[in-house]
Amino acid sequence: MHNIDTLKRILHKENLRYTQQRQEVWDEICSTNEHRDAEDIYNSLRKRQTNVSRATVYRTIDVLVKNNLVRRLDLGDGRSRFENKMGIAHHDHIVCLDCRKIVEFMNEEIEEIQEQVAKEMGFEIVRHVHQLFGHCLDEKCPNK
Amino acid sequence: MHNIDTLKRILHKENLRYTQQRQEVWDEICSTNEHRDAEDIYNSLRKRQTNVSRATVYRTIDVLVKNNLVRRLDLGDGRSRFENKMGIAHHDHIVCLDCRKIVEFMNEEIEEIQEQVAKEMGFEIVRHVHQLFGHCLDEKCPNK
DNA sequence: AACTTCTTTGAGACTCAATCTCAATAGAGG
DNA sequence: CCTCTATTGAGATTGAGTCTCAAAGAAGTT
Repeated sequence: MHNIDTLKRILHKENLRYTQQRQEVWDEICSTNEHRDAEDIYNSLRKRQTNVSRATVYRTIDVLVKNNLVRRLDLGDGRSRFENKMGIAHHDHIVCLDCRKIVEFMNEEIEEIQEQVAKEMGFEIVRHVHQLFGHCLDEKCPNK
Repeated sequence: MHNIDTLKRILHKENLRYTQQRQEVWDEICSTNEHRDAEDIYNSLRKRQTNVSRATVYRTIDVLVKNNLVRRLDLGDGRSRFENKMGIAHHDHIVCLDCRKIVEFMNEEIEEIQEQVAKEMGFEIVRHVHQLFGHCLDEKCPNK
């Protein structure tokens, strides 16, 4: 699995040791494209008999986020969600207020204007947060 | 002060009573255009001998936010900031990662595209969060 | 393989913003 | 000014996330 090398590479770069627990957390995060919080990831690990402590889950995620393998998503509900970022193109999110579904979007034009606006206001952008909240028109969604 | 009427109106609408404490909190929020957190607002009240409990500050802010007199700003650092919204045009924020300065921006084109994008993806937008984080080019800012 | 050094781990204590509890206080209409 | 409720305040509680520290483990070194 090339994920082992990816992890080893960044741990080495950060002068951190390669451990079973860190590999488990990284594997777990790579296993889906959902947007899960730390507790979800911790529970998924336990469900498959892999005991990694909560503290280690948080600590490992921090390393992964810092090294751009994982993206932290803050939807304003008090807990961070995480998504695997390996080979994933940049995108932002639309969230359904009814069914909490999270959909990804990306618009090159917005990206450009936003860059332009920041420049005009004397800023050099490092990162941005762009989230749309509303109601999806899905039949299966409640409130329909 | 017409702010008294504004507050009375929404309290009445919500079947809540007009109280001295609620007025104090609303006055305090109206007194500046800074982006302060609940603790800042609580402390400002105490500094001018107005004792309103933390619980009441939080509870009152919730009512004000719900009724669009105040806007909640979540910059991802674990505490909400608030800004008076009375007669203030819609805008989003640029935050300097060095000096934490918060500047407002608004771009009609982005607003339109974003609406369009959501529509295409089968969503009806209710609200959005658009924040740019970067470095300002201000001389007085650290890291220059 | 055994030794050494230094990092990591896990369990639970702790933090901090925000919320909840509940007895005491106070609006507001009669 | 009385009654009926809503509100308030002090402090307890919650919950995500961080910290502590002794025990376990990685990775060189011999």
